[in-house]
Amino acid sequence: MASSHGVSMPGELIVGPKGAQLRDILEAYVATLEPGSPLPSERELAQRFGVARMTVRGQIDQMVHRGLVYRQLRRGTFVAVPRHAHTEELTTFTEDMRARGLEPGARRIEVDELRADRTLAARMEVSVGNKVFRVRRVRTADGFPMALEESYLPAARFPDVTESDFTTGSLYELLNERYHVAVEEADVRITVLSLSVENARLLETEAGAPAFLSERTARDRDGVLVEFASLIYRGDRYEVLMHPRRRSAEEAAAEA
Amino acid sequence: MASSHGVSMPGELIVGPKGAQLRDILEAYVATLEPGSPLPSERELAQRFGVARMTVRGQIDQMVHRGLVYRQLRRGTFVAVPRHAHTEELTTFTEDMRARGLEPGARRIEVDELRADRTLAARMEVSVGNKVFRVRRVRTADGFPMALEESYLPAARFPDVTESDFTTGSLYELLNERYHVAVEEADVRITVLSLSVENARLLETEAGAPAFLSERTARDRDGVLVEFASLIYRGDRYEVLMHPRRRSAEEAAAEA
DNA sequence: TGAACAATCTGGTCTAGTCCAGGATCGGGA
DNA sequence: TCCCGATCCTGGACTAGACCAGATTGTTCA
Repeated sequence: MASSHGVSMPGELIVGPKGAQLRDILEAYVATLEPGSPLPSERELAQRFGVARMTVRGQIDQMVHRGLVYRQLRRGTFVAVPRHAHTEELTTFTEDMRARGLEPGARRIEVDELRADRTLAARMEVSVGNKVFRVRRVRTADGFPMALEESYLPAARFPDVTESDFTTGSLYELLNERYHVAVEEADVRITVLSLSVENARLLETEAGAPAFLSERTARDRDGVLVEFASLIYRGDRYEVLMHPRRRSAEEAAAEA
Repeated sequence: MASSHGVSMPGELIVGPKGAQLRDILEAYVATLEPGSPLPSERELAQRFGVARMTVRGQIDQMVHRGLVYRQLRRGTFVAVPRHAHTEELTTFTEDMRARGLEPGARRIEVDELRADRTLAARMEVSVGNKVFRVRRVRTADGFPMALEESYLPAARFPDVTESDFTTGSLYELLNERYHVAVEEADVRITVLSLSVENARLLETEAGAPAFLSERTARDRDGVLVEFASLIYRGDRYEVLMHPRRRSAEEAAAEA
């Protein structure tokens, strides 16, 4: 990496491919710059780091794909406004918070067992009268309330789940480890609402503040319902990210 | 390749760089294959189409990024299962409303031209001082206000777009028909807010009512920014639907 | 002072190779 | 028949150049 005259530093850390090293350097550098700032030209980077220009380009290509920088033809390469990673991916609250560098947690409000009435039975896709567990929690990040969660689980599938702690880890992790049930996909419906006095108190914010209401139906890979959950997120601490794509002509035709 | 003298006959087959031609060929070919089918090796494609292997690689890189194919180290390149078949599809307001059986419309509030300051330039991925068009509209369904839209377009790419009507059709349809620019993907960030007095008036509802704020950065298939838009949706008339899926172990491994 | 021009610089595209290490395959030999 | 090793093949990484056309910039001249 050092130069073509081979002044390699003995005792240095184990290093990977040149490109990967360069990428690490560039990403660290870009992180220190304001959006819109120019990067050094490809030729200059190539010379400075003793690699071919194509190697530099390859790494910048990746950074462009990942939305860190953008190019302007014949002008240069510039730092982009941070774009959020893609999101059609099903993540749990626990994962979300960890990804943000926050420590996820939960306060247990109530755990009980219901008999499904017509409405609940339909929603849970079980028979009327079947047992359903309900877990109500306040989800926290670094101890601060982020969301109010009401989770319903079909009791037949998760015997004795009410004995669990519910204050530490992810519910999905629990279901996976203890019952070997993995959530594979979900349908989510998100609306907005103004917080009631009671919910505002639990979320430690003001009544009337705008919030997200997210209703989620989670299924395993056989399409069997695993959970129905209703979550109220503090509007000032949450956002929804999507990365929709245009359906191609072929896909549209295939569906028709 | 293209004639070195600029005049191209109308109706004549327009050919671009070798890579782009190759990509079109490969995409058409991939569309005929079942998921999991192998592509010819990079070396074979290079030879067959008379280009360097690096040229082939560059195009396959793009297809990998767009999720059409995936690579397996030392095994080959394979057709991917269509990724977005069951996830979010990028639809326009116009399409959304028509799908609900409502007649979409728009009321023009303001159309003007700005010079990009640092913030706007970075967000629009243009140079400071470049012209940016701003279109502000109230989007309606069957004549009732649904959303407040503020759309920014890079002026260089859409000359004289301000002369358009903006009260009837979809903005994307306009861009497509008049400038042959097609939006392929977008990053969307959705938050909640309480309507200001002014915005409530425009949306014909009450100040303080909860609403969605959706910020969208739309790009064409080359990843070049086409539009930045900020939309405020009436919370009582809108909802967001998602169908997230768990990322499979293979996908996670492929990314690493 | 200001406009015109030329030199320089930039990203975009492409070439024709090289070396690497592990997957796939096929022919022998036990 | 079955295992093993040699050989071929694949994608991954990289090189050291090339040419293009437009953006930028510095200089010159009116």
